[in-house]
Amino acid sequence: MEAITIKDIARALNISTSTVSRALRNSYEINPETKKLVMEYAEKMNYRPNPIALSLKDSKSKSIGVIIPEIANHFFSQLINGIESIAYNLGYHVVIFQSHDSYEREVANTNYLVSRKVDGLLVSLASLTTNLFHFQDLMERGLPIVFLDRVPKEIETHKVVADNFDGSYQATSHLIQTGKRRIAHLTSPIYLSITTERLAGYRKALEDNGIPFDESYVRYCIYGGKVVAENEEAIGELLALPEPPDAIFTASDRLTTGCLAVLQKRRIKIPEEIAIVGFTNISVAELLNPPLTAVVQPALEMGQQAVELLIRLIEHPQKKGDYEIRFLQTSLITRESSVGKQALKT
Amino acid sequence: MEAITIKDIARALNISTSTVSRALRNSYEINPETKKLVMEYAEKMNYRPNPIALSLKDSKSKSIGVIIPEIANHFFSQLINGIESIAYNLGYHVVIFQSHDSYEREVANTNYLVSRKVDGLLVSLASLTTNLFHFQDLMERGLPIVFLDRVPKEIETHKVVADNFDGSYQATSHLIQTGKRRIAHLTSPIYLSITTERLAGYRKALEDNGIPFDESYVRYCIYGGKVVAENEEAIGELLALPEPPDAIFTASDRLTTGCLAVLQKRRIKIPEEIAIVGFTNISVAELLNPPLTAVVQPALEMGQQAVELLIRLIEHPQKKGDYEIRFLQTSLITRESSVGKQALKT
DNA sequence: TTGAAAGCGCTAACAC
DNA sequence: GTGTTAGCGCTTTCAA
Repeated sequence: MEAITIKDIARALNISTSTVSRALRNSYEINPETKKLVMEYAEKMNYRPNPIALSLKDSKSKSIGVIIPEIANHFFSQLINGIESIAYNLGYHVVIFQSHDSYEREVANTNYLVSRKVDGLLVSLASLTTNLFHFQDLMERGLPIVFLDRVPKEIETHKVVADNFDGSYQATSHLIQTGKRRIAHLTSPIYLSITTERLAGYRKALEDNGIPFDESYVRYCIYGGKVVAENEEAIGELLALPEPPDAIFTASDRLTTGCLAVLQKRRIKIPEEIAIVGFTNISVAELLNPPLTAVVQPALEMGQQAVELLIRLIEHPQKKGDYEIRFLQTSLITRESSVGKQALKT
Repeated sequence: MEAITIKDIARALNISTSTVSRALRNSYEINPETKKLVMEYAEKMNYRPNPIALSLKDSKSKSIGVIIPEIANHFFSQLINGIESIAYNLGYHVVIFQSHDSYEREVANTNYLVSRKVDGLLVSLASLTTNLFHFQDLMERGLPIVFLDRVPKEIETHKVVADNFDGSYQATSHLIQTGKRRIAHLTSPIYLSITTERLAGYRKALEDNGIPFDESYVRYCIYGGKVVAENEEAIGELLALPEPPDAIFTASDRLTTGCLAVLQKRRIKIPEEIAIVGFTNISVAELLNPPLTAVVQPALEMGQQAVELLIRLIEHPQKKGDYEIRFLQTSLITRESSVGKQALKT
């Protein structure tokens, strides 16, 4: 009842295993008759090569590892869908691991995937990762890695990111155009690429519109809003400012929903008292109360392009230094949380 | 720069590979000195055994395969978190695959995982799966499988499910208590266990309250609401009934959000004209417009219990027929979509 | 055109 | 206590 092997076929047909192997992999020098015989028998017995043996043999596995902060987040699960769809078509399997934003788990996952002989790695950095040696080391040893979304400045390889600067710039400009002036920014830890890029876009939009950048309107949430208290505290501080904000631009899913929850609890009217724009791919933005204005990333495409780059790297190793960074456009979807029902109708 | 092997250690220390192996795996008969030597050198060289070789050797991989319909769904991603947390602690790795509710992909994923020598399988059935041979076959060959959430009647093994009947019963009773009488049920394909269980609870609640069950109030969505048109059509049909429903009980995330979107589009007042209760773990139920009354499943615990059962099965193969089915309680969280703001305040 | 043999990394039965 | 050897499934020289 065990899986059939090349050996079984050889024995049954009274030929050698190497002949069977050649027949199966369509080698050039082989008697068509023998080949036919083998193929038919293999088909009949439903033979499947053992991928473990193959991996052991040549350290290739036709699989790629994905390391992301978490799955329970629409942006990342869309990313995965994009990754899977392409990988599947190109004959690669995808193995997913979550770092839960922990540096240790990111390292552990990386090691495991490497020992499992994945052919390449797709990574979105954990928010607590500052040391990149585990990736640098692998790259030097020749393992293809492509980063996406949360990418390291220090490592040279293909990268796929949303145009975070522009997305932020648009969101902030939009708030300014609707008459807001004291725009706060609730964001993730500062050492993430997405944080600095989004912050820069926010800042530039303010300055382009003659509003001075004020650091006290910016709050960094080290847990990215995953800890409720953190959200409450940050927003509490903002509201306690001498001139509390009249708008909040939130930088992630969790920060956005957390912010909405806190404002709702405090019975603050959105957008009249405080307008909200979120940098988020949350699926039900339309159904929220109020419907949420959002900067949406093309997560699916990001995933697709990243695997394509990775697989290209795997199959055609290229000279160093010839890497590309792809910026994908975000889109601002305007809803009531920033402009109100009345304004939206006109 | 390649990974160091047992052979390298043997050569360096001028001993045999088997001695190294013994030292490393703490075998009984070995000279403490030799052992120390080996251990230190291995440590120094950062030796890591090659799991591929181990798998090839004894067809064990210390990893378990998970096959679920999709990741981009809060219920399933919470399930995965539960699974991962426990598996990680017990030294197992988790490999996740999505069936996208397709029978073919479920079979393909299963085959792949098996060929990769996972030690066991955790499965939530695709909605389009009716033939279970791929699982039955594996079980007969001795592969441990535990089903969760969407489970097959025909296969005897451990199963972990929410108490779907009771959850539905509660939801429906709740709607009846708030004065609704024409309660529709929007649900998934009929051959899923969750569908029949939830339908039964709904039906029983109606009958216990003297309301006759009316098949025309039940709509089965073959794509589970993933296709927007399907939702719209189903709800359109319900609204076109001579006596349109005054409440809708929706059986899944997608069906719930889809239903809300359609009602909102048609400017139907919730809950005054139609009340909504969803069987859903959606994370932002509180923030929806209106806040959503939901039957919530203990997804995390379900995942945890399922892996525990699976790993127990892997490590202590047991006699057939001694399987358990665990029912975990759901909780009904009442919000405005079923009772309205006024009623909720009192 | 085919077969024999070695090797990928590791373990274990069997010698010594 | 340690070394030798075979074998997990497969590919690939090297010979014939």
